[in-house]
Amino acid sequence: MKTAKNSTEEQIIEAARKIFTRKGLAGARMQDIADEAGINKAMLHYYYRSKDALFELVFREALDKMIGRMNVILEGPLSFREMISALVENYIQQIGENPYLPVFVMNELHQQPMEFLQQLQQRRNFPNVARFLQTVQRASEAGEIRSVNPIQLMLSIISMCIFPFMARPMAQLVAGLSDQQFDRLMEERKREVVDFILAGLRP
Amino acid sequence: MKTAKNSTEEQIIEAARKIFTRKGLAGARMQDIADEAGINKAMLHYYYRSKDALFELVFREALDKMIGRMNVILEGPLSFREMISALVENYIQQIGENPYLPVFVMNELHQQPMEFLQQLQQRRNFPNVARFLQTVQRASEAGEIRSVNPIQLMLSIISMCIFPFMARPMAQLVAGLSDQQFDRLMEERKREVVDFILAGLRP
DNA sequence: GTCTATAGCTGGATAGAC
DNA sequence: GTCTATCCAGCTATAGAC
Repeated sequence: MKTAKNSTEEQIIEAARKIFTRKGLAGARMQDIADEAGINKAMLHYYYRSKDALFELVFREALDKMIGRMNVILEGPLSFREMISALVENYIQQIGENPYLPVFVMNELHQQPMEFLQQLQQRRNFPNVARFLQTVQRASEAGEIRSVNPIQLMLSIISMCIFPFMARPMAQLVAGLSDQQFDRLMEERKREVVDFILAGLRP
Repeated sequence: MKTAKNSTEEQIIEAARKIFTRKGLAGARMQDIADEAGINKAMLHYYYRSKDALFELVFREALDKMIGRMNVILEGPLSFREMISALVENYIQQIGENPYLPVFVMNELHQQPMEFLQQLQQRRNFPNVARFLQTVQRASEAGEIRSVNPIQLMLSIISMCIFPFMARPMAQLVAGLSDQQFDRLMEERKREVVDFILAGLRP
Protein backbone atom coordinates (compact mmCIF):
# COMPACT_ATOMS: atom_id res chain seq x y z
CA MET A 1 0.00 0.00 0.00
CA LYS A 2 2.60 2.55 1.06
CA THR A 3 5.32 3.39 -1.44
CA ALA A 4 8.80 4.05 -0.13
CA LYS A 5 8.97 7.56 1.28
CA ASN A 6 11.74 8.61 -1.03
CA SER A 7 10.49 7.17 -4.28
CA THR A 8 10.17 9.76 -7.00
CA GLU A 9 6.41 9.33 -7.08
CA GLU A 10 6.11 10.11 -3.41
CA GLN A 11 8.42 13.12 -3.65
CA ILE A 12 6.29 14.49 -6.45
CA ILE A 13 3.03 13.99 -4.61
CA GLU A 14 4.39 15.65 -1.52
CA ALA A 15 5.66 18.63 -3.50
CA ALA A 16 2.36 18.87 -5.37
CA ARG A 17 0.43 18.81 -2.08
CA LYS A 18 2.49 21.69 -0.79
CA ILE A 19 2.35 23.86 -3.91
CA PHE A 20 -1.30 23.22 -4.78
CA THR A 21 -2.56 23.84 -1.25
CA ARG A 22 -0.73 27.15 -1.13
CA LYS A 23 -1.39 28.44 -4.64
CA GLY A 24 -4.43 26.58 -5.87
CA LEU A 25 -4.85 24.86 -9.24
CA ALA A 26 -4.68 27.99 -11.37
CA GLY A 27 -1.87 29.63 -9.40
CA ALA A 28 0.44 26.64 -9.17
CA ARG A 29 3.18 26.14 -11.77
CA MET A 30 4.51 22.75 -12.79
CA GLN A 31 7.96 24.30 -12.50
CA ASP A 32 7.25 25.19 -8.83
CA ILE A 33 6.33 21.60 -8.11
CA ALA A 34 9.38 20.24 -9.92
CA ASP A 35 11.65 22.62 -8.00
CA GLU A 36 10.03 21.70 -4.71
CA ALA A 37 10.53 18.01 -5.48
CA GLY A 38 14.09 18.65 -6.64
CA ILE A 39 13.55 17.01 -10.00
CA ASN A 40 12.86 17.88 -13.60
CA LYS A 41 9.58 19.18 -14.99
CA ALA A 42 9.40 16.36 -17.53
CA MET A 43 9.24 13.78 -14.74
CA LEU A 44 5.96 15.19 -13.51
CA HIS A 45 4.40 14.33 -16.84
CA TYR A 46 6.13 10.99 -16.99
CA TYR A 47 4.54 9.91 -13.71
CA TYR A 48 1.25 11.79 -13.68
CA ARG A 49 0.52 12.62 -17.29
CA SER A 50 -0.91 16.14 -16.83
CA LYS A 51 -1.27 18.99 -14.36
CA ASP A 52 -4.99 18.31 -14.06
CA ALA A 53 -4.41 14.65 -13.28
CA LEU A 54 -1.88 15.50 -10.59
CA PHE A 55 -4.18 18.11 -9.14
CA GLU A 56 -7.14 15.79 -9.01
CA LEU A 57 -5.10 13.25 -7.08
CA VAL A 58 -3.99 15.81 -4.52
CA PHE A 59 -7.40 17.38 -4.25
CA ARG A 60 -9.32 14.16 -3.72
CA GLU A 61 -6.84 13.21 -1.04
CA ALA A 62 -7.34 16.55 0.69
CA LEU A 63 -11.10 16.28 0.46
CA ASP A 64 -10.98 12.80 1.94
CA LYS A 65 -8.87 14.10 4.78
CA MET A 66 -11.38 16.83 5.57
CA ILE A 67 -14.38 14.56 5.29
CA GLY A 68 -12.54 12.02 7.38
CA ARG A 69 -12.17 14.55 10.14
CA MET A 70 -15.78 15.42 9.90
CA ASN A 71 -16.56 11.75 10.24
CA VAL A 72 -14.72 11.67 13.51
CA ILE A 73 -17.18 14.25 14.75
CA LEU A 74 -20.16 12.50 13.29
CA GLU A 75 -19.28 9.03 14.44
CA GLY A 76 -17.58 9.76 17.72
CA PRO A 77 -17.92 7.82 20.97
CA LEU A 78 -21.26 7.81 22.63
CA SER A 79 -21.09 9.96 25.75
CA PHE A 80 -22.30 13.38 24.72
CA ARG A 81 -20.13 15.60 26.90
CA GLU A 82 -16.98 13.61 26.21
CA MET A 83 -17.79 13.56 22.54
CA ILE A 84 -17.96 17.35 22.30
CA SER A 85 -14.88 17.82 24.37
CA ALA A 86 -12.64 15.28 22.66
CA LEU A 87 -13.79 16.19 19.20
CA VAL A 88 -13.33 19.94 19.44
CA GLU A 89 -9.88 19.49 20.90
CA ASN A 90 -8.81 17.01 18.22
CA TYR A 91 -10.30 19.06 15.47
CA ILE A 92 -8.60 22.32 16.44
CA GLN A 93 -5.36 20.45 16.94
CA GLN A 94 -5.52 18.79 13.52
CA ILE A 95 -6.52 21.88 11.58
CA GLY A 96 -3.77 23.78 13.38
CA GLU A 97 -1.32 21.27 11.95
CA ASN A 98 -2.75 21.66 8.42
CA PRO A 99 -3.94 25.25 8.40
CA TYR A 100 -3.95 25.63 4.60
CA LEU A 101 -6.20 22.67 3.98
CA PRO A 102 -9.63 24.22 4.58
CA VAL A 103 -9.16 27.32 2.42
CA PHE A 104 -7.73 25.16 -0.32
CA VAL A 105 -10.58 22.69 -0.30
CA MET A 106 -13.33 25.30 0.03
CA ASN A 107 -11.85 27.48 -2.67
CA GLU A 108 -11.41 24.72 -5.21
CA LEU A 109 -14.73 23.04 -4.46
CA HIS A 110 -16.31 26.37 -5.07
CA GLN A 111 -14.60 26.76 -8.47
CA GLN A 112 -15.10 23.32 -9.91
CA PRO A 113 -17.88 22.88 -12.46
CA MET A 114 -21.10 21.16 -11.47
CA GLU A 115 -20.22 17.87 -13.20
CA PHE A 116 -17.16 17.46 -11.04
CA LEU A 117 -19.19 17.90 -7.87
CA GLN A 118 -21.78 15.41 -9.02
CA GLN A 119 -19.02 12.94 -9.76
CA LEU A 120 -17.80 13.31 -6.19
CA GLN A 121 -21.27 12.91 -4.79
CA GLN A 122 -21.61 9.52 -6.46
CA ARG A 123 -18.29 7.99 -5.55
CA ARG A 124 -17.81 9.16 -2.01
CA ASN A 125 -18.64 7.05 0.99
CA PHE A 126 -20.47 9.52 3.08
CA PRO A 127 -20.25 10.29 6.75
CA ASN A 128 -22.85 8.87 8.99
CA VAL A 129 -24.83 12.01 9.72
CA ALA A 130 -27.58 9.91 11.22
CA ARG A 131 -25.27 8.75 13.99
CA PHE A 132 -24.61 12.29 15.18
CA LEU A 133 -28.26 13.24 14.98
CA GLN A 134 -29.03 10.19 17.07
CA THR A 135 -26.52 11.08 19.78
CA VAL A 136 -27.87 14.62 20.04
CA GLN A 137 -31.41 13.33 20.03
CA ARG A 138 -30.68 10.87 22.81
CA ALA A 139 -28.95 13.47 25.00
CA SER A 140 -31.88 15.78 24.42
CA GLU A 141 -34.44 13.17 25.43
CA ALA A 142 -32.44 12.26 28.52
CA GLY A 143 -32.71 15.90 29.57
CA GLU A 144 -28.96 16.27 29.39
CA ILE A 145 -29.22 19.14 26.90
CA ARG A 146 -31.95 21.44 25.65
CA SER A 147 -33.66 20.70 22.36
CA VAL A 148 -31.83 22.04 19.28
CA ASN A 149 -31.65 21.41 15.56
CA PRO A 150 -28.75 18.95 15.30
CA ILE A 151 -27.73 20.07 11.80
CA GLN A 152 -27.37 23.63 12.99
CA LEU A 153 -25.40 22.43 15.98
CA MET A 154 -23.07 20.44 13.78
CA LEU A 155 -22.53 23.46 11.52
CA SER A 156 -21.78 25.65 14.52
CA ILE A 157 -19.26 23.27 16.01
CA ILE A 158 -17.37 22.86 12.77
CA SER A 159 -17.51 26.60 12.10
CA MET A 160 -16.01 27.52 15.44
CA CYS A 161 -13.15 25.05 14.97
CA ILE A 162 -12.22 25.70 11.35
CA PHE A 163 -13.09 29.28 10.55
CA PRO A 164 -10.53 31.02 12.76
CA PHE A 165 -7.75 29.28 10.83
CA MET A 166 -9.22 30.25 7.49
CA ALA A 167 -9.55 33.83 8.65
CA ARG A 168 -6.12 33.85 10.27
CA PRO A 169 -4.52 36.59 8.11
CA MET A 170 -7.64 38.72 8.45
CA ALA A 171 -7.92 38.13 12.19
CA GLN A 172 -4.31 39.02 12.76
CA LEU A 173 -4.72 42.09 10.57
CA VAL A 174 -7.83 43.30 12.37
CA ALA A 175 -6.82 42.46 15.91
CA GLY A 176 -3.13 43.17 15.40
CA LEU A 177 -1.99 39.78 16.67
CA SER A 178 1.49 38.33 16.26
CA ASP A 179 1.90 34.73 15.13
CA GLN A 180 2.66 33.66 18.68
CA GLN A 181 -0.39 35.44 20.03
CA PHE A 182 -2.60 33.78 17.46
CA ASP A 183 -1.22 30.34 18.29
CA ARG A 184 -1.84 30.92 21.96
CA LEU A 185 -5.37 32.05 21.20
CA MET A 186 -6.05 28.80 19.33
CA GLU A 187 -4.59 26.72 22.12
CA GLU A 188 -6.84 28.49 24.60
CA ARG A 189 -9.72 28.12 22.17
CA LYS A 190 -9.95 24.36 22.60
CA ARG A 191 -11.28 24.80 26.11
CA GLU A 192 -13.23 27.95 25.33
CA VAL A 193 -15.27 26.40 22.52
CA VAL A 194 -16.11 23.31 24.52
CA ASP A 195 -17.31 25.45 27.40
CA PHE A 196 -19.30 27.65 25.09
CA ILE A 197 -21.04 24.73 23.39
CA LEU A 198 -21.89 22.94 26.61
CA ALA A 199 -23.13 26.19 28.15
CA GLY A 200 -25.26 26.85 25.07
CA LEU A 201 -26.87 23.44 25.41
CA ARG A 202 -27.79 23.55 29.10
CA PRO A 203 -31.49 22.73 29.39
CA MET B 1 -18.45 60.30 -5.74
CA LYS B 2 -20.53 57.79 -7.66
CA THR B 3 -19.84 57.39 -11.35
CA ALA B 4 -22.76 56.85 -13.68
CA LYS B 5 -23.86 53.24 -13.46
CA ASN B 6 -23.42 52.61 -17.15
CA SER B 7 -20.12 54.34 -17.74
CA THR B 8 -17.54 52.02 -19.23
CA GLU B 9 -15.40 52.26 -16.10
CA GLU B 10 -18.25 51.10 -13.95
CA GLN B 11 -19.16 48.26 -16.30
CA ILE B 12 -15.58 47.07 -16.19
CA ILE B 13 -15.34 47.20 -12.42
CA GLU B 14 -18.57 45.33 -12.03
CA ALA B 15 -17.47 42.64 -14.48
CA ALA B 16 -14.09 42.41 -12.77
CA ARG B 17 -15.75 42.00 -9.38
CA LYS B 18 -17.82 39.15 -10.68
CA ILE B 19 -15.02 37.29 -12.49
CA PHE B 20 -12.32 37.80 -9.85
CA THR B 21 -14.54 36.76 -6.96
CA ARG B 22 -15.47 33.56 -8.77
CA LYS B 23 -12.13 32.60 -10.27
CA GLY B 24 -9.51 34.39 -8.19
CA LEU B 25 -6.57 36.40 -9.49
CA ALA B 26 -4.72 33.51 -11.12
CA GLY B 27 -7.81 31.85 -12.57
CA ALA B 28 -9.45 34.93 -14.06
CA ARG B 29 -8.80 35.87 -17.70
CA MET B 30 -8.88 39.40 -19.02
CA GLN B 31 -10.97 38.05 -21.88
CA ASP B 32 -13.56 36.75 -19.39
CA ILE B 33 -13.84 40.19 -17.86
CA ALA B 34 -14.11 41.88 -21.24
CA ASP B 35 -16.83 39.45 -22.32
CA GLU B 36 -18.73 39.95 -19.08
CA ALA B 37 -18.56 43.72 -19.54
CA GLY B 38 -19.54 43.40 -23.19
CA ILE B 39 -16.52 45.35 -24.43
CA ASN B 40 -13.10 44.81 -25.91
CA LYS B 41 -10.10 43.46 -24.07
CA ALA B 42 -7.99 46.48 -24.99
CA MET B 43 -10.34 48.76 -23.07
CA LEU B 44 -9.48 47.07 -19.81
CA HIS B 45 -5.90 48.17 -20.24
CA TYR B 46 -6.90 51.59 -21.44
CA TYR B 47 -8.82 52.24 -18.23
CA TYR B 48 -6.94 50.21 -15.66
CA ARG B 49 -3.49 49.68 -17.09
CA SER B 50 -2.89 46.06 -16.01
CA LYS B 51 -4.59 42.96 -14.68
CA ASP B 52 -2.82 43.40 -11.35
CA ALA B 53 -3.97 46.99 -11.03
CA LEU B 54 -7.57 46.03 -11.74
CA PHE B 55 -7.36 43.16 -9.31
CA GLU B 56 -5.96 45.28 -6.55
CA LEU B 57 -8.82 47.73 -6.92
CA VAL B 58 -11.43 44.98 -6.72
CA PHE B 59 -9.70 43.19 -3.90
CA ARG B 60 -9.25 46.24 -1.69
CA GLU B 61 -12.91 47.06 -2.18
CA ALA B 62 -13.89 43.51 -1.19
CA LEU B 63 -11.64 43.59 1.85
CA ASP B 64 -13.11 46.91 2.93
CA LYS B 65 -16.58 45.47 2.58
CA MET B 66 -15.73 42.52 4.81
CA ILE B 67 -13.95 44.61 7.40
CA GLY B 68 -16.83 47.05 7.27
CA ARG B 69 -19.22 44.28 8.16
CA MET B 70 -17.01 43.18 10.96
CA ASN B 71 -17.06 46.74 12.20
CA VAL B 72 -20.79 46.57 12.44
CA ILE B 73 -20.35 43.80 14.96
CA LEU B 74 -17.59 45.56 16.79
CA GLU B 75 -19.24 48.94 16.98
CA GLY B 76 -22.86 47.92 17.25
CA PRO B 77 -25.52 49.56 19.41
CA LEU B 78 -25.14 49.36 23.13
CA SER B 79 -27.80 46.98 24.42
CA PHE B 80 -26.14 43.59 24.54
CA ARG B 81 -29.04 41.30 23.69
CA GLU B 82 -30.28 43.51 20.88
CA MET B 83 -26.78 43.87 19.61
CA ILE B 84 -26.26 40.13 19.22
CA SER B 85 -29.67 39.60 17.72
CA ALA B 86 -29.59 42.42 15.18
CA LEU B 87 -26.02 41.81 14.18
CA VAL B 88 -26.23 38.09 13.58
CA GLU B 89 -29.35 38.55 11.51
CA ASN B 90 -27.85 41.32 9.41
CA TYR B 91 -24.62 39.49 8.99
CA ILE B 92 -26.13 36.25 7.77
CA GLN B 93 -28.42 38.22 5.49
CA GLN B 94 -25.55 40.19 3.96
CA ILE B 95 -23.23 37.26 3.46
CA GLY B 96 -26.10 35.35 1.93
CA GLU B 97 -26.36 38.13 -0.65
CA ASN B 98 -22.62 37.99 -1.38
CA PRO B 99 -21.78 34.36 -0.76
CA TYR B 100 -18.58 34.35 -2.85
CA LEU B 101 -16.99 37.23 -0.99
CA PRO B 102 -15.55 35.42 2.05
CA VAL B 103 -13.85 32.59 0.17
CA PHE B 104 -12.44 35.08 -2.29
CA VAL B 105 -11.02 37.38 0.36
CA MET B 106 -9.67 34.60 2.58
CA ASN B 107 -8.11 32.78 -0.32
CA GLU B 108 -6.37 35.79 -1.79
CA LEU B 109 -5.29 37.21 1.56
CA HIS B 110 -3.74 33.89 2.23
CA GLN B 111 -1.80 33.94 -1.06
CA GLN B 112 -0.48 37.46 -1.09
CA PRO B 113 3.14 37.97 -0.07
CA MET B 114 3.97 39.40 3.34
CA GLU B 115 4.79 42.88 2.01
CA PHE B 116 1.30 43.27 0.64
CA LEU B 117 -0.24 42.40 4.01
CA GLN B 118 2.02 44.83 5.81
CA GLN B 119 1.03 47.52 3.36
CA LEU B 120 -2.61 46.87 4.20
CA GLN B 121 -1.94 46.92 7.89
CA GLN B 122 -0.50 50.41 7.64
CA ARG B 123 -3.14 52.07 5.52
CA ARG B 124 -6.30 50.56 6.93
CA ASN B 125 -8.44 52.37 9.43
CA PHE B 126 -9.08 49.66 11.87
CA PRO B 127 -12.24 48.59 13.59
CA ASN B 128 -12.77 49.64 17.12
CA VAL B 129 -12.21 46.34 18.84
CA ALA B 130 -12.12 48.13 22.17
CA ARG B 131 -15.74 49.10 21.79
CA PHE B 132 -16.90 45.51 21.53
CA LEU B 133 -14.71 44.40 24.40
CA GLN B 134 -16.24 47.18 26.47
CA THR B 135 -19.81 46.15 25.69
CA VAL B 136 -19.13 42.55 26.61
CA GLN B 137 -17.28 43.62 29.72
CA ARG B 138 -20.15 45.83 30.82
CA ALA B 139 -22.77 43.13 30.26
CA SER B 140 -20.60 40.74 32.18
CA GLU B 141 -20.22 43.08 35.16
CA ALA B 142 -23.93 43.79 35.19
CA GLY B 143 -24.47 40.06 35.62
CA GLU B 144 -26.33 39.92 32.33
CA ILE B 145 -23.93 37.30 30.94
CA ARG B 146 -21.29 35.00 32.34
CA SER B 147 -17.65 35.96 32.07
CA VAL B 148 -15.99 35.03 28.77
CA ASN B 149 -12.99 36.02 26.71
CA PRO B 150 -14.46 38.65 24.35
CA ILE B 151 -12.01 37.94 21.54
CA GLN B 152 -13.02 34.29 21.52
CA LEU B 153 -16.65 35.30 21.59
CA MET B 154 -16.15 37.62 18.64
CA LEU B 155 -14.41 34.86 16.67
CA SER B 156 -17.22 32.44 17.45
CA ILE B 157 -19.95 34.79 16.35
CA ILE B 158 -18.26 35.61 13.07
CA SER B 159 -17.42 31.95 12.48
CA MET B 160 -20.99 30.79 12.91
CA CYS B 161 -22.29 33.43 10.52
CA ILE B 162 -19.72 33.19 7.71
CA PHE B 163 -18.40 29.66 7.67
CA PRO B 164 -21.55 27.86 6.54
CA PHE B 165 -21.54 29.92 3.34
CA MET B 166 -17.88 29.19 2.68
CA ALA B 167 -18.50 25.50 3.24
CA ARG B 168 -21.71 25.50 1.23
CA PRO B 169 -20.65 23.07 -1.52
CA MET B 170 -19.12 20.75 1.07
CA ALA B 171 -22.13 20.97 3.36
CA GLN B 172 -24.53 20.23 0.56
CA LEU B 173 -22.32 17.36 -0.58
CA VAL B 174 -22.08 15.82 2.88
CA ALA B 175 -25.63 16.37 4.02
CA GLY B 176 -27.18 15.92 0.58
CA LEU B 177 -29.04 19.23 0.62
CA SER B 178 -30.63 20.89 -2.38
CA ASP B 179 -30.09 24.60 -2.99
CA GLN B 180 -33.53 25.37 -1.61
CA GLN B 181 -32.93 23.31 1.49
CA PHE B 182 -29.66 25.09 2.13
CA ASP B 183 -31.27 28.51 1.76
CA ARG B 184 -34.00 27.55 4.19
CA LEU B 185 -31.38 26.30 6.64
CA MET B 186 -29.60 29.67 6.52
CA GLU B 187 -32.84 31.56 6.99
CA GLU B 188 -33.61 29.43 10.03
CA ARG B 189 -30.03 29.87 11.17
CA LYS B 190 -30.47 33.55 11.97
CA ARG B 191 -32.65 32.71 14.93
CA GLU B 192 -30.79 29.54 15.82
CA VAL B 193 -27.40 31.24 16.18
CA VAL B 194 -28.79 34.08 18.26
CA ASP B 195 -30.45 31.60 20.60
CA PHE B 196 -27.31 29.54 20.82
CA ILE B 197 -25.10 32.51 21.66
CA LEU B 198 -27.44 33.92 24.26
CA ALA B 199 -27.89 30.50 25.81
CA GLY B 200 -24.13 30.03 25.90
CA LEU B 201 -23.72 33.29 27.75
CA ARG B 202 -26.32 32.78 30.47
CA PRO B 203 -24.61 33.36 33.82
C1' DG C 1 -12.69 56.27 -26.67
C1' DT C 2 -13.07 52.07 -29.10
C1' DC C 3 -11.63 48.46 -32.10
C1' DT C 4 -8.34 45.00 -34.74
C1' DA C 5 -4.10 43.02 -35.10
C1' DT C 6 -0.14 41.45 -33.24
C1' DA C 7 4.02 41.38 -30.38
C1' DG C 8 6.14 38.94 -26.69
C1' DC C 9 6.14 35.90 -23.06
C1' DT C 10 4.78 32.13 -19.97
C1' DG C 11 3.91 27.64 -19.02
C1' DG C 12 2.07 22.86 -20.09
C1' DA C 13 3.37 19.14 -22.73
C1' DT C 14 6.40 16.13 -25.68
C1' DA C 15 10.45 14.30 -28.49
C1' DG C 16 14.48 12.15 -28.22
C1' DA C 17 19.23 11.40 -26.36
C1' DC C 18 21.33 8.97 -22.66
C1' DG D 1 13.86 6.53 -15.46
C1' DT D 2 15.90 10.96 -16.03
C1' DC D 3 17.40 14.97 -18.46
C1' DT D 4 17.73 18.81 -22.24
C1' DA D 5 15.68 21.07 -25.81
C1' DT D 6 11.79 22.61 -27.97
C1' DC D 7 7.05 23.02 -29.58
C1' DC D 8 2.88 25.49 -29.35
C1' DA D 9 -1.35 27.29 -27.14
C1' DG D 10 -3.00 30.82 -24.43
C1' DC D 11 -2.43 34.94 -22.19
C1' DT D 12 -1.22 39.93 -21.04
C1' DA D 13 -0.18 43.96 -23.05
C1' DT D 14 0.49 47.41 -26.72
C1' DA D 15 0.60 49.65 -31.40
C1' DG D 16 -1.95 51.93 -34.49
C1' DA D 17 -6.12 52.75 -37.42
C1' DC D 18 -10.52 54.91 -37.01
